[in-house]
Amino acid sequence: MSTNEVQKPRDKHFTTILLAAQEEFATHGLKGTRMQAIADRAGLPKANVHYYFKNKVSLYLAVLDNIIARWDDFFNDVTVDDDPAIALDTFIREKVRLSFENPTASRLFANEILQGAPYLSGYMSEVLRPWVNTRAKVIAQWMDAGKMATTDPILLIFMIWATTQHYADFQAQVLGILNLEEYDERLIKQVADFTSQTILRGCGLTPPNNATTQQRNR
Amino acid sequence: MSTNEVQKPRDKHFTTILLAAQEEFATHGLKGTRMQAIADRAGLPKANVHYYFKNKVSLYLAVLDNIIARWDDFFNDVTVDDDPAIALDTFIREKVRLSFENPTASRLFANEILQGAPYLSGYMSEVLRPWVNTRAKVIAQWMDAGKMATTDPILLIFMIWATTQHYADFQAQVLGILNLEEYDERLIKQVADFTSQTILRGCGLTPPNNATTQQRNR
DNA sequence: TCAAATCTTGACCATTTGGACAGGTTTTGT
DNA sequence: ACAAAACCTGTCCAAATGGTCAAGATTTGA
Repeated sequence: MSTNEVQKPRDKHFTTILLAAQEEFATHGLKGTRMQAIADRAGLPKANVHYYFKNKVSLYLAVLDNIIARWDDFFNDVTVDDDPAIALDTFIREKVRLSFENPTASRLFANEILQGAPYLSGYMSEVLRPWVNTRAKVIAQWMDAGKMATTDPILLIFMIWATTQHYADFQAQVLGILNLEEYDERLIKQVADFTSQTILRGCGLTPPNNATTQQRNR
Repeated sequence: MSTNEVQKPRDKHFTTILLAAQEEFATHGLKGTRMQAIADRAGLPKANVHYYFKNKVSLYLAVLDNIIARWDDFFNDVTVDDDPAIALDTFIREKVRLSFENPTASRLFANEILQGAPYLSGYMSEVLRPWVNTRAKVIAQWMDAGKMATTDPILLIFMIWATTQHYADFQAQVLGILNLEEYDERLIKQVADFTSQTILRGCGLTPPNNATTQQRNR
């Protein structure tokens, strides 16, 4: 599941190709992506791309590999003793930031899942499921301690993923509806505030006071 | 943007192809889908598919056309005089149901948006944006009337879309994490209850009492 | 310095893919 | 009954696509 290409500092092209491929795969999926398109985007002849990556699938795997690591970091070292309001608020805000600042990664992931996660089923059951289960356990402890309303912790995690990644995956729709050309700081802040406040309140928590007064669009 | 094929009752094949194409496009996107795959799924020779649809793009458009209509129906005829708790609860539950029962439609839509909505930019600005804006206006009136907490109505709509469609678009991930083979009634109910309760509470509303006691997974 | 290792690339190839089409079959209207 | 319209499909083709290769350029290490 990991690449066997050497990591010599010489091949800056390696990174260039990886980046270009990420972009292409994120918008067109595995089947839909053309090697020529990746080569063009990387500014290299197609044959050179094949020098670094044996074939399309191995390049796809390399891209996935390269992205997956830093995904839900921020929520890793959370414990029962933490304040759920602060922990969840931080988690949500970090996810929102990531979604706006690195949408390609999210889209690539979305594309893979849409196709039934054929190349991520291993990662799903061996990495993601345990991760979710341990996080859910902490949340459940908060609930048992009466620190927040009792609901399903796993569905709560799904909700946070869904709402935050929505702004990366459905960027075209969001921009179209808001009639904007591109995302701006104001919107990021607004989304972060709204999402954190609404979800926390939905969990019976009082949002920490790091948000300016909530205001309506337009 | 609409098909010019005749609608004679004879061509049941027309529908068969449309269905098969919907499935293929939903998982592989426009570029990633092969006409042969559609033909195979429909159980027809490829040439027959081309008899009904001029080419791949026109078939793709026909599929989009066929799906888009019935999307956010349930929230259409809502007014200031309605009870926001009931209106939103109904909307959310209907979206959840649709997501579980007709995931392909949602996935097709997701795929199109992921690629930047190249064939839906018109729909986005001419249909969806006005729809969202009028709905948002009603929600804003509820807020002004003090019936619910004041936040951004558009972001609220995004949140409902995101959380509900998540279960269609990311089915593979959800099933993988819950370690299930397929969706079942129990989960649908659970998701509907959780989503409605959490979002309503997040808006300062009291969820209507159509939910069994909230319980945790497993 | 110079040979080995690494990198670059144009040209090429086999396969896949979207699509055309002609000739046949079935259905429809009269 | 029979011609016209609608439908079906095997066969074919040009273009696109993933991938190879050999020959040359550049870098590296001793």
